[in-house]
Amino acid sequence: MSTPNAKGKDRHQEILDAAARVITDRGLAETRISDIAEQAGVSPGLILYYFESKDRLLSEALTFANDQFYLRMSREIRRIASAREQLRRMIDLSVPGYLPEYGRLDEWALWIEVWVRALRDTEMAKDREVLDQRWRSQIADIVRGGQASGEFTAPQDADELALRLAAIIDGLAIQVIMNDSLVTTERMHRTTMEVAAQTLGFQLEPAAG
Amino acid sequence: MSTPNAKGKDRHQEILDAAARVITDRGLAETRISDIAEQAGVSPGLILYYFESKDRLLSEALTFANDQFYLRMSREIRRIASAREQLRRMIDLSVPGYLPEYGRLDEWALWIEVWVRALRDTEMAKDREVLDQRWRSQIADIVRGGQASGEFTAPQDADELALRLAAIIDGLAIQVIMNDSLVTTERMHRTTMEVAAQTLGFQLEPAAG
DNA sequence: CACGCGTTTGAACGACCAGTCAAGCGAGGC
DNA sequence: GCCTCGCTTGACTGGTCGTTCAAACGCGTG
Repeated sequence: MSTPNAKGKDRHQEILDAAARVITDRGLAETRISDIAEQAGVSPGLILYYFESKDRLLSEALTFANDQFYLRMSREIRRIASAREQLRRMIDLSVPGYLPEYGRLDEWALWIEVWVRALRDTEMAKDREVLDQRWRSQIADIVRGGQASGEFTAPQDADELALRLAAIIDGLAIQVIMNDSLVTTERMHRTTMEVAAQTLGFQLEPAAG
Repeated sequence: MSTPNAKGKDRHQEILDAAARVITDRGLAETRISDIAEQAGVSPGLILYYFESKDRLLSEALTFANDQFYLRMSREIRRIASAREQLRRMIDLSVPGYLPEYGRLDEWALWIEVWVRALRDTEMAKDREVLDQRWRSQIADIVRGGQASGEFTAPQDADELALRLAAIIDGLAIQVIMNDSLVTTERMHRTTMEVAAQTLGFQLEPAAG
């Protein structure tokens, strides 16, 4: 709260953060500027002092939130040495509700909103592509690491394998956050691990307690 | 246009159909009652004579459209004898834009709208689960057929295998309709076929010309 | 202490749209 | 030919926001 610039930056982030929270629990369609203002503890007018329009704010908020998620995962992964353990951690973090300390809907619900929006909003479409490709590269890096260390025996191109893993995670996660009675959090985790083992070529150790 | 009942039924369907078309090309968020009326060639007032609210109409329209898609695929598949050919046909129909005679966005774009909506609308959530499970059963039936005939050698439970295939198709289809530069229609088709072959246990014949 | 300026407020405006309704229309029965 | 009744119209209403704006606020400076 010292210089105007720093203050401006704070507000900007605060608002994005508030917006992400509101979108997460009401959905894009039910998000009003006044909701965001309330969540941020400021007046509605201020929102449009920092953002040129509601539309741009919403797109930025979606990008921002997904960015946060990526960064968190990225930081965690980097601290793990074994490719197999990196992979396991990535899967743990990707399965909605698997780690109780993280929320359930949160990230994935926002992704679906991104998809819908990207169909018609060019800016959002560009951001989405960047986010998705970065996510797949991260998986590809893990795969390459495992191939180099001999932990994974699959001979195919790492980017191709990463695409397959990313796709199955997306597809299953959708069912889980939809609360499909046949696709539970636990089932998704098990299936994803098995598919990963088969796809990348490694032996699955028996599930932990 | 003879009896009132038949007329009523026609209108009902006509409106659902018009709604599905409008949603497909403008998106749920940008769909107005007047747009649907215009598309159907009737006055706005009539829409609410046949549906109790815009909300219910939209949900019904989404369900209706996805139902149509399912029925079309179901009919096609049933006429094919070999499980491998059934599978191939199912994949051809599922890859957005692969068969030029069908549209590109159409079905899948509607699915994403269903997902967003199902997160908050209980009715939609129920319909989605039915639609999704039916879709997975259809795949499971193909898998079971192939296992019985010996075309597929994978020993796992057909429902589990179907879930994996459905998930990877969903995950890839999203990227394709998002126009991701790295996930083209052709790549999705190739990848899906390869994954199917590996997952179900059959030999992939070299791609046709 | 007063001035200036970036920040913040919240009331007011105007556009948009779902849903209502009173009035017309037309086919079929009598 | 007229009456009925279900179908259809489109103007209107009420409410909901996004956005604007003039006024206030308060910090830092001179």
